Amino acid sequence: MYFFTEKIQRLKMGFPDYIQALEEERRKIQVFCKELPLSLELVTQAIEACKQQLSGTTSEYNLNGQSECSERTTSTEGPVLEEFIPIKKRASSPPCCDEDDEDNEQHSLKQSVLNENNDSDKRKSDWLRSVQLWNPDPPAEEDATRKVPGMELKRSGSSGGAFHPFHKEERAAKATESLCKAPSSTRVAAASSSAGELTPEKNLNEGQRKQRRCWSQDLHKRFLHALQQLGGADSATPKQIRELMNVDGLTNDEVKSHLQKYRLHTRRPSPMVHNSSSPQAAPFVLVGNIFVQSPEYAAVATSTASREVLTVAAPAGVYAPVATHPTPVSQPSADSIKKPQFKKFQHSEHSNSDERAHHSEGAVHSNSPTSSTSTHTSTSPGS
DNA sequence: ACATTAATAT
DNA sequence: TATATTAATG
Repeated sequence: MYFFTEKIQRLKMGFPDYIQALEEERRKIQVFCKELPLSLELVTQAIEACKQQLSGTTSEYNLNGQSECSERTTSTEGPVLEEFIPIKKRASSPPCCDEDDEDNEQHSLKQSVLNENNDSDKRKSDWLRSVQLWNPDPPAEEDATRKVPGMELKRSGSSGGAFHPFHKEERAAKATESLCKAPSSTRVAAASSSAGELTPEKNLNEGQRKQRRCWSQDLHKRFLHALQQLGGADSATPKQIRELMNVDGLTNDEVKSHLQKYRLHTRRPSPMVHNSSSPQAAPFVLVGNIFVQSPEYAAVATSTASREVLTVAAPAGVYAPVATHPTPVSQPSADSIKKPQFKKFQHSEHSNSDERAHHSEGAVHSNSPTSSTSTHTSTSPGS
């Protein structure tokens, strides 16, 4: 979360306040203690650490002498992962996992900081921002204006317009339906009962193009969650995702499309970076005076299966990549998910563009270690 | 039948 | 330009 703003925090608010902030953070996380056990732990420890500094010897909190920005989140090597697990992005929406939704007043602060050395981050947030575009009022607790996305934009805003949901006087018949449902409750509850209102509204007017599906934050969140459970965008299939999301109106195509976009954006946000020297890129962050695996990273890492994780060589060896296993979050039933078998990338071989640009690393593609997939042949297409 | 990619529309 | 939808292809 705000790990890398930590310094700033300390500077600007001072320990006491910082601690307070931490505590608040902890409260927020507490809700997700099941899913973010580590985070909770981290924050707690951080608090302790700070307190100690405060009370006793201000001894050494200066362990960061060397590293500055840990925001190098985007490294060439960790393509997708860090990519989407923006540890901050808070500015707009927390797409990463369903767990983070604490936003604070630090925005501006972060903003400025980020601006300094984060372009890649910008990119990330970029398209995410768009996502939130659909639903500009997500966690806003109050704000009763829970507008139904059916007709608000009518305002001829003209300006950024970017997208008009369904303006135009098309066939107004369009039942606003649940295309964009307000994220009233991020709970998965709705999902629980598949029998609930699974109304497959076969709306009439099937002549024209489908109404654009707006990917609200909630929706996207679910998307990510599902993705996570399925072990990453590369191994998840639209269908599976859809099932996991358990959103009634959602169609396969829509998920597919979204997935496409997601992959597109995650794949190569920016050709730059490089940073191979500083370990910052590593999934470990410094909290208080201990090193830990970044929660966000962990969150994804665990689910995404190791694959890319194992490549991180711990500098000191102190903290080895704990390839902790996928924390069994709450799998649907283990029935719909089928082992992610790595897909063969089928790039276009022709190309004259980048392509071999990144092989880098030498090393290892170790694909396999994880799990015991082994013989798994999935025969039985049944066809 | 399903998944991925490309094209197209908004 | 970016994102969603539709078509095409593996």
